Amino acid sequence: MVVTVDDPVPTPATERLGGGIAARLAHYLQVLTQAKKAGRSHITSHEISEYTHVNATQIRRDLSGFGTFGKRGVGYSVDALIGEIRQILRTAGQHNIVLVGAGRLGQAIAEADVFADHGFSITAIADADPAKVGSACGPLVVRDPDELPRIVEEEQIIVGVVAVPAEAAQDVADQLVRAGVRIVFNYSGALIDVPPDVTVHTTSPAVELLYALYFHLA
Amino acid sequence: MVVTVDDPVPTPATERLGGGIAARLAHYLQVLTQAKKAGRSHITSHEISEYTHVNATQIRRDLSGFGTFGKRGVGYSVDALIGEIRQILRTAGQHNIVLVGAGRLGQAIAEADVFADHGFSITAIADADPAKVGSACGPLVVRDPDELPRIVEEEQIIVGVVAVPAEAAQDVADQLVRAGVRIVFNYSGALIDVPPDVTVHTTSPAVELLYALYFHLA
DNA sequence: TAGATTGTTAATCGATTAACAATC
DNA sequence: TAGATTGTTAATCGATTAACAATC
Repeated sequence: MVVTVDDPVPTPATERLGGGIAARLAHYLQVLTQAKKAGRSHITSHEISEYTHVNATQIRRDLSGFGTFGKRGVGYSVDALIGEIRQILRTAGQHNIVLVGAGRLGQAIAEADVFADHGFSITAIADADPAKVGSACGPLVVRDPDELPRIVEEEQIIVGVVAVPAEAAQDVADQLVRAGVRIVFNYSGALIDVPPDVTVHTTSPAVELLYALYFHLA
Repeated sequence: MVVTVDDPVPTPATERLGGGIAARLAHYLQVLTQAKKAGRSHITSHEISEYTHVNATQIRRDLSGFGTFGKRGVGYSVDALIGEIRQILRTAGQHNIVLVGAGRLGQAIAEADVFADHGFSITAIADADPAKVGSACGPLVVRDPDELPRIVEEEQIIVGVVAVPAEAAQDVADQLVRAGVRIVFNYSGALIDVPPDVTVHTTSPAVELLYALYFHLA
């Protein structure tokens, strides 16, 4: 049986995306969120390109695969595009995350709205230092790491953030994995080993700096 | 004239690298630096692949383009490979950087050794808050932003780090650009506009989190 | 209408992957 | 020798780029 009727939606949104396009869409979403905060109502593919360093034609092609979101001569509606990409990435809902490490880095992460902007809510903060347990960290109270399994289950937490010195990072990651976390977000530079069904993402600002410096020097 | 003599070095290291390979090499360097800290003497392409999420064959191909660095059946010497990649990226030297923002985030960055590991030294910290100017931040004293032009010139600074809230980010970036900085490293989530000869790198941890979550949910 | 920007095509380039000989 | 891992090839896939018609 051959169906020759034209499909109005080029790529069905039900298929799993490739790694490249998923990463780029997340990046566009970050720029759009910031543009909205800055009071922008519309944005062009060239502007998104400036902020993401992704080719403007690539951006238009990425988006047009899911529908006709832009207006020729005008650009894209910031609000509408945020909604579309959230649907594509299935990240429209709210997600609870737990943070381990109530030092300066942990406090900085807790008070930043990087995560909140995308529907991630820091539900709990834990620290191995008994002197810190019980003290306030913003609107939250610092908990004992022993409570992690209960917290993760009760709050249905998928993501754990590691904000401790490199020496303690592996131990904290192990605790988080035992507690049931599926994605570990590592702010310590350390290399972390986890079981194959858990994903680690390590932020490495120095990597981008090395990269930028290479092109400045070369 | 046709030269048929075999060239022992496939790709001369004097040519400018493409963006893809330069970014990957910087990433390998970060992993190698951490592996060295963890006391590892050798590492295989598969291990680097685990930590970077870059295909192991791709890693071997990237490296073999510059020489024969590995030992078959063994892997790569961590120390030797760090030296080789530093030479390829021309980042073997020491670079001074200036940080603006002495809040919790700025303090966390200043006390972290992410940058120090790669030869970046935070030479000065500035903050617009008069109450903070003059106070100690680690081994440094917080300076007034008005001093930035002099500091940048005296210390031959190329990189400026923005560690202030989103609302103040553009102003701080403008100050840094006026002071002569060529690369702006933006830790506030805000979108920053700079002249075309200046590069901005914005860290966006939430982007990676959205990406990881997509593959977890899909 | 004129200017701007999207949506889309086609052609090129680089990345990915599997496979395997070389060799430690 | 046996096992492991590199270096390298070839084939496929996705990204990039230029160009331009469509249309706001």
